[in-house]
Amino acid sequence: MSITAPTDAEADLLGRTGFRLVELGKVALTLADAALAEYGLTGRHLRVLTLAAGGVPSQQGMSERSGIDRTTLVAMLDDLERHGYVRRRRDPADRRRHLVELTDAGAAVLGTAAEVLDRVEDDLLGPLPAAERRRLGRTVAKILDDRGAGGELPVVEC
Amino acid sequence: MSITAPTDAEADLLGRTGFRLVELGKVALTLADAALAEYGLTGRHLRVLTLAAGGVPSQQGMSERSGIDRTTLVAMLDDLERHGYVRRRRDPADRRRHLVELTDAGAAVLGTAAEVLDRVEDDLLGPLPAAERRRLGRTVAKILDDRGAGGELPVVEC
DNA sequence: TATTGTTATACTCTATAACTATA
DNA sequence: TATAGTTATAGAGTATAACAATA
Repeated sequence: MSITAPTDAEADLLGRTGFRLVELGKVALTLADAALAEYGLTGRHLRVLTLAAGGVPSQQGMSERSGIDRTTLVAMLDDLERHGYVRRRRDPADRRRHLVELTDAGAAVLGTAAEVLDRVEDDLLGPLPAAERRRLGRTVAKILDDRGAGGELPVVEC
Repeated sequence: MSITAPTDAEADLLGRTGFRLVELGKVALTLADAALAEYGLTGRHLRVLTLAAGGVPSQQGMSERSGIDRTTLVAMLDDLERHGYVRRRRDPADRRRHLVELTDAGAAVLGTAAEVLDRVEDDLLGPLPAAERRRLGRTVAKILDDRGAGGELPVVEC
């Protein structure tokens, strides 16, 4: 038994590395979403935007690669298109498909978002000594790589 | 500018420590929820259960301490009560209030849950060298403590 | 017949407002 | 009048099923 008495149950839970990792993930996402909001983006939108930039053309392909449901993608691409970040065109070679193309504004906002995320990460991890911060990055990458098939795609979703 | 070309945007995002921390948090929660499911619990239920065990008696108090909305708490306590883990009693001193008491079954499941979470954490972090695993725990705790007011309560919610 | 994108629908989670009973 | 718990309702976010166009 890992806890000594019921009254210590709260401290036991809150003190767990696993619990703290969940907390930290939420904080990281909350900070990122808040910082990206002024550009009409969330972390999830940004993920989709990088897919459009990375040369995954069809919506089906983007869905398979990211794990985001293809019906969910429709609304997200609507958002991105409304902000002028992407453009949908019928694929002349297969008129069922949409080619999702990054606009100039989309490319620009990707650069901006990278800077925004740099600042968010500095805010979150800046207080750490540089060596500890690098070590954290390596450790976290290692844990995820151990689990993921190829380590390239997200383990859960998005 | 942090990215060299639009086509590298995906690798840039996925390779960020911030992004990986979000991923890792999701993985940790997914594993915990899956392992706890057989006891009718989620991580969030477990958080509420530890509050009942920790001597926070009224639902209002539990809400304030955990950041979980008091209306959300109602349904969660219904779940816990249905599983026989807690019992609600009118406070004789203030008949508006409910005293939320841990049952024997609730105390038992808390012990079991602690073991379950130990296993989940071993599954997730076991592949790391012991020293690196300890260091990760300390680093993550430090980051959260730097942000939280007292460091005792969750920074975001639950 | 299968695939792509879309829409309609439903389900989960959470939050807001309103209600009751007590103080 | 204020507070504790509850219920009703609505809003995100996401998933499932059905549909139209195309292969």
